[in-house]
Amino acid sequence: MILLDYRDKRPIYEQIVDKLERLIVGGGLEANYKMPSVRSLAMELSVNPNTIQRAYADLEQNGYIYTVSGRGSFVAHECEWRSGKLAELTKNLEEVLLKAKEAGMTMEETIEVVRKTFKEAGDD
Amino acid sequence: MILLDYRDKRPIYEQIVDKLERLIVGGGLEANYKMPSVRSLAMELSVNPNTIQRAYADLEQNGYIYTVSGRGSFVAHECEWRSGKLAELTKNLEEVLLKAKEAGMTMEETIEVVRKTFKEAGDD
Amino acid sequence: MILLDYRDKRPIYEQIVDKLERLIVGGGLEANYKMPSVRSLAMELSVNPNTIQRAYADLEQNGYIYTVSGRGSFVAHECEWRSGKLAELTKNLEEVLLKAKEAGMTMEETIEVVRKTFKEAGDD
Amino acid sequence: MILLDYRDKRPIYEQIVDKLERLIVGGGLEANYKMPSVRSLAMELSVNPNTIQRAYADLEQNGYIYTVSGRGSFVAHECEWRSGKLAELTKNLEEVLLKAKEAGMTMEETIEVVRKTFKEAGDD
DNA sequence: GTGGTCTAGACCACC
DNA sequence: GTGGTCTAGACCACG
Repeated sequence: MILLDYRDKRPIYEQIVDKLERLIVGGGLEANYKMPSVRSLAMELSVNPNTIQRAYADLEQNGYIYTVSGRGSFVAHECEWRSGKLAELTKNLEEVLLKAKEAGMTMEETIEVVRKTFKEAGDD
Repeated sequence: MILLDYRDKRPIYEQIVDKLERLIVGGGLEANYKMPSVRSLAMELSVNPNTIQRAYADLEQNGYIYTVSGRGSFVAHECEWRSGKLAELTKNLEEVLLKAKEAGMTMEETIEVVRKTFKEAGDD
Repeated sequence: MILLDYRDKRPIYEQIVDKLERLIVGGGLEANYKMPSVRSLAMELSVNPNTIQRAYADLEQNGYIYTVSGRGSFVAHECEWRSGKLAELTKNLEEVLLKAKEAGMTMEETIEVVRKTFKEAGDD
Repeated sequence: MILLDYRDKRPIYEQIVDKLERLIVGGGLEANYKMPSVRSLAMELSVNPNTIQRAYADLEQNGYIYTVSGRGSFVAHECEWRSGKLAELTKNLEEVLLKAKEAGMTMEETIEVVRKTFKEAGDD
């Protein structure tokens, strides 16, 4: 289930993209699984269909789903997005690390945060 | 000096805040150093004074500078922002790490990225 | 409704913040109540929309309301601002009390003022 | 001695007024004591003479000092300002108390703050 | 000259 | 329609 947070500063469509991306990446949705239709998901979340359309467009753009005209949207194969996703994450990580370093965090402190975070997340 | 990127999606004032914050945090500016005046920085960057004012207001709000009406703005003592900044950075880091973990990165891979990033950054 | 006092030395946006804060704190507005839009309140008070925006930004910064771009601003839950507000008030009170003590008011006289003020205010 | 806080948001002249007022009210300066000249106090505090002039004008306006052209300024008799000062303080106190009441503080809690503040101040 | 406030009017993204 | 950002230009208090 997708829960929207209306107090989140990010636009709704971005939250939806984020949630669906996590579902796909996390293995919650298998390859070729049929996504709910734009209209049905819009009804379910009580948002404007345009918003869902925009979210699906973003997901397709980044290779997470593919759309067949008149049939619907489907989850893409892992190979379609795997490498791109890892590159993006590594880039994000590097950015945050550089900021941390600039602010005076040492490599040891940082690695400690990594260990703690992975440990606490466990089998989240 | 500060370079603005007009292709950047972020608002101009946010880019300015970011740049100045890095200068202060990175130690490029000492405590009580006098910041350029709102008007002069606006001229230098070819933006409206209101935009600089907004940036300075943000910096003051977060404790990086203090402002004296009629005299100018000055960088604050480190103790004013140190703890808040570290907490913010740790939070950012944890968020990115959780996403990385969800996408299948292992702790070892992640720590390797940390080592590599700190090494390459050197004494940037 | 809100009445502006143009003879007041304080800036307009501050008067607006003050009035709205009292409405929220005093219980006149429930959590998640939708605030008037920036433009409509600007019309109603005959001030520039930027002035209202500034007031709303202050209220959001202090946790009294939350804003969703494209949807409007809403009053926050009490827990968002309760503790901060009480701390602020206690600080204000202490400052005034110290001045009163310096000027020669005794504790008994001061407590008498408190009793009188609370009594007269009644269930205002 | 007067110490100026350049990080204080209030204008300099107001800080000076405040400090001198406390000195007079607190009994640090006796009636008819000769205040330092505008120019000498300006030198001592390293501020513009206009600033001191403005401060002295405010003090005279509120009855704390009186000025004899060509001879200087002198501390007024207590009877000149006593009642006005008490009225002002009581008004300030009532304002803060009303805000506290609006925010939900009870009379008992408020009186407790009064007791605590007077106790801690002791013979400050 | 400095920051603080306000107005008028504009464009943008989102819904 | 909503808020978010930006510009241009104005006036004020302060030092």
